[in-house]
Amino acid sequence: MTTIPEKPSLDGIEARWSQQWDADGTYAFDRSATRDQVFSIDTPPPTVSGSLHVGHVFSYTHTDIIARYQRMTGKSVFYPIGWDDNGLATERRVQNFYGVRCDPSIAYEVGFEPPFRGDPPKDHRAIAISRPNFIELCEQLTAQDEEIFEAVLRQLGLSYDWSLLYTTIDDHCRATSQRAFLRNLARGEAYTRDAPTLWDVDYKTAVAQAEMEDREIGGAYHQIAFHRTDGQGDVVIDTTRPELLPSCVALVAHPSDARYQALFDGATVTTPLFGVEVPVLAHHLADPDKGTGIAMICTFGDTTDVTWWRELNLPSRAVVARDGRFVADTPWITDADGSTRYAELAGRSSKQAQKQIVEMLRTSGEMLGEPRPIQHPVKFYERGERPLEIVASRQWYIRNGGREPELRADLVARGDEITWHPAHMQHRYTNWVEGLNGDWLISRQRFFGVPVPVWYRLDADANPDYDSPLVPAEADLPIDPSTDVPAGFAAEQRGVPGGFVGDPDVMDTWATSSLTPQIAGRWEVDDDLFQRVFPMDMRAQAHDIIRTWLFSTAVRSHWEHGTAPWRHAALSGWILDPDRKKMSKSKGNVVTPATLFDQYGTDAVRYWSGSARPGVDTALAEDQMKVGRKLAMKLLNVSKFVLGFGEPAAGTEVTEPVDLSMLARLAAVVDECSTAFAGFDYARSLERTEAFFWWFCDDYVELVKSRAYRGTDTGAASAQQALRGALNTLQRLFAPFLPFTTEEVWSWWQQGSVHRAAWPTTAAMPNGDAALLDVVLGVLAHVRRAKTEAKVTQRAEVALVAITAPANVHAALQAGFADLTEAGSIASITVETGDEMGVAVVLATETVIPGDAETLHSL
RNA sequence: GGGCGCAUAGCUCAGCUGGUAGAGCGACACCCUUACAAGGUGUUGGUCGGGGGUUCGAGUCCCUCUGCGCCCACCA
Repeated sequence: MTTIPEKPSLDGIEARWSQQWDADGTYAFDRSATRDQVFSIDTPPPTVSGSLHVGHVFSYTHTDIIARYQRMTGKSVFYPIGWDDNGLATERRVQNFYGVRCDPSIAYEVGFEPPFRGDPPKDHRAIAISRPNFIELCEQLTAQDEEIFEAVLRQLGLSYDWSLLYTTIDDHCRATSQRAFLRNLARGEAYTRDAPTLWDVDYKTAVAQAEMEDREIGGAYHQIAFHRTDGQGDVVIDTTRPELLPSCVALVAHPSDARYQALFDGATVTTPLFGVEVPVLAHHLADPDKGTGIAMICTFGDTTDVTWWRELNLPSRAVVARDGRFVADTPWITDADGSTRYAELAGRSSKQAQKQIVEMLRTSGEMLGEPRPIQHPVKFYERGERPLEIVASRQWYIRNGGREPELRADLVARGDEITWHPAHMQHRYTNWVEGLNGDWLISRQRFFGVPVPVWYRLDADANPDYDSPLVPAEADLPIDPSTDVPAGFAAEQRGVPGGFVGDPDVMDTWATSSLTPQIAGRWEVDDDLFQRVFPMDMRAQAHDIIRTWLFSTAVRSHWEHGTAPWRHAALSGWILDPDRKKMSKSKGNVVTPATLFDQYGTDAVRYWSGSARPGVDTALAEDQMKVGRKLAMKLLNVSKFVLGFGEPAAGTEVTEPVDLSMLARLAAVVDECSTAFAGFDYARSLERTEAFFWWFCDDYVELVKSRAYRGTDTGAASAQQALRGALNTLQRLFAPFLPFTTEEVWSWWQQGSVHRAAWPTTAAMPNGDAALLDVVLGVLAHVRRAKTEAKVTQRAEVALVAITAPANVHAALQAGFADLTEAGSIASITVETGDEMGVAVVLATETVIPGDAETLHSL
């Protein structure tokens, strides 16, 4: 037992106790525990591409609160953390930080030094470096960022078992990710296909449906005339993308549209400017009310074009290349003028090409009127800067129900195996799964990621055989097909006819992070561990990534294990600006976690997080943190006060009805908190504990402190024992929320960590009359009010308190008389029987004038 | 267009299975009271978004309208 400080303080307790917990292994997972004694948590590995913000602090605290509660109930808590460092986010950060870009065609340079380390000047043009050099920089920078992340999360007091740390690019994660992929491949759940895909022209990679978002941007309708080949005039269409005119493959109208009926019998038109002959077709997706009711189909302007192209068996005439620029070769344009015109477009970006085409149309007179500007939603990659294009390319997919109704239904049903907190979050999951319109595209044409672990045989003409990829043995994972060689081949055979070639792509980050339960549980590496933690008890995450992380994890678990990955999903809300708008970036940069920790203390910030209901979007409220700090300070001070009485003699019992009443109320709180926590409603537990705590400090302690001071008689001992019992329970009830403060005060009088102490139960708590204190303290409130209204100190003497009360509460009042007289400095108390409760207070300093209502304070 | 959530005191929110409106913050007044002045005591403040219904009784259940937010779809 350490000594109680003269002036208790919160300063420095974070560093002190973090260090102690680390040294003691306070949060180490005990893997000897059987599955039913384990509580396993699947935590979000934060993306290491910037800094942790207040939103992380918020949601990570919620998980930690539950972890700490579970640990105190005796569970062995499996609570790992990882860093999500692979992927595009890291690449982008590396590019910006060092002023470089990756060019796989460049050779490795030994001892390469980047031109900058942070903040390259704005006019700096990124220098091209080899893929291995680029990956080295990624590894350097993420290692550096991860140290900062770890420091912040430790300061936040998250009770991770740091020995379980993983990073999504490390060997174990790459092996796990590749193993899961190969299993998917072997069972036919992963497949490769050459097809139109959403494509970001800046990052030059395919992206998945889940990573796409709409943005409202400016555009314009252009009315353009196509010419009927039968000489019967023009067909006018409306388009926002006139630059795709050279890739037009058909016109389309609704089958029932009377205006175009005559054209459905095999009529053809020629495209303006380029003179390409295309058919006029009917399809139900054409909307008669849009534009002129007839549209041009291009390969590809949008996803509807893809549908039309597929369902109407149209040719492919792509003009936008993977870098977003117009291709050079357009063999389908045979018209001489058309070819000349197109030659001017080759190599241009979409935007430039549009400008030029519009100019050409004006000149040729084939545009009717001027463009009509509109604002319309356009699809963007969520991290991208230019609209997505649709480009045909070979990609890897994992079946996720987007193309198979039965599978979709199975995955929706997996949602029923999970208990959602709050329950309505399941709708978002169901809604997303039912709205899928394609399989999960997992390959990315990027560099810092887990390689797709396959090779392809090359035929005599060096064409890859994509239908039967060569796969590595699981024991050899992780592999990199660009440097490793498939079994049965020699390194010299790479890229030569009859030899092999490695798949050039990496998998998307989600393809790895969808395996966090398998990664953390060391699936197929440590079967004993995996059996003890999987399926996990709980997944914690924010609700905005239900469609990505939560769903993709469910897909992988469905295929590999035939089960939902967890029993509970706990969804946190978002952090909003104090004005309740979504937290802006600039704001987030100002209010960093470190600033808040320094200003209010970690426990105060955790208090704010812990008071937010699960799943509820919450405003950043610094005044709540002030309240949290006040609470922590109060806990220090009241602990000091109670412990200052010293330890009562062995065998001391709580005997006074007033003390038993307080304990009875506390018991009710304990039960409520336990029930709330069992339902993952940590916020209710905090609220109840806090409400009791302030009542305890302000009312109960004030009522009994004089008696407790008295020393060693039965009444004093009863008060001291009750105070200590309540304090012990309160420190444990607060422990999940205020881990540093509670550990500090616990250390003043207890052995071991409060975070390893048992969660309070009511079994051994004495029975008392909870209502008794309501009556007694009701009287005290009147006395206080009288003094306040008389503008005298609360220590002022009271000559008489005359109580009128129903007979059935007289006993309760009597039980409190002794404490009341001392707490209120009351000379005399009288009780009369009456139907209603009434309290009259006569201050000693007042001259009592009979009939003077001013001095009587009644109910 | 489909789905979900929210609407309670000036502000932030609680009010779980229907039983006479709650907390904190703020504001105001008072008190240097020996655990705590980064404290304490008290006061003020709401026809629970509008309308209708069920019920002895509705903030709470049902219908409807309005406003706000989020997700999804559409986006020639």
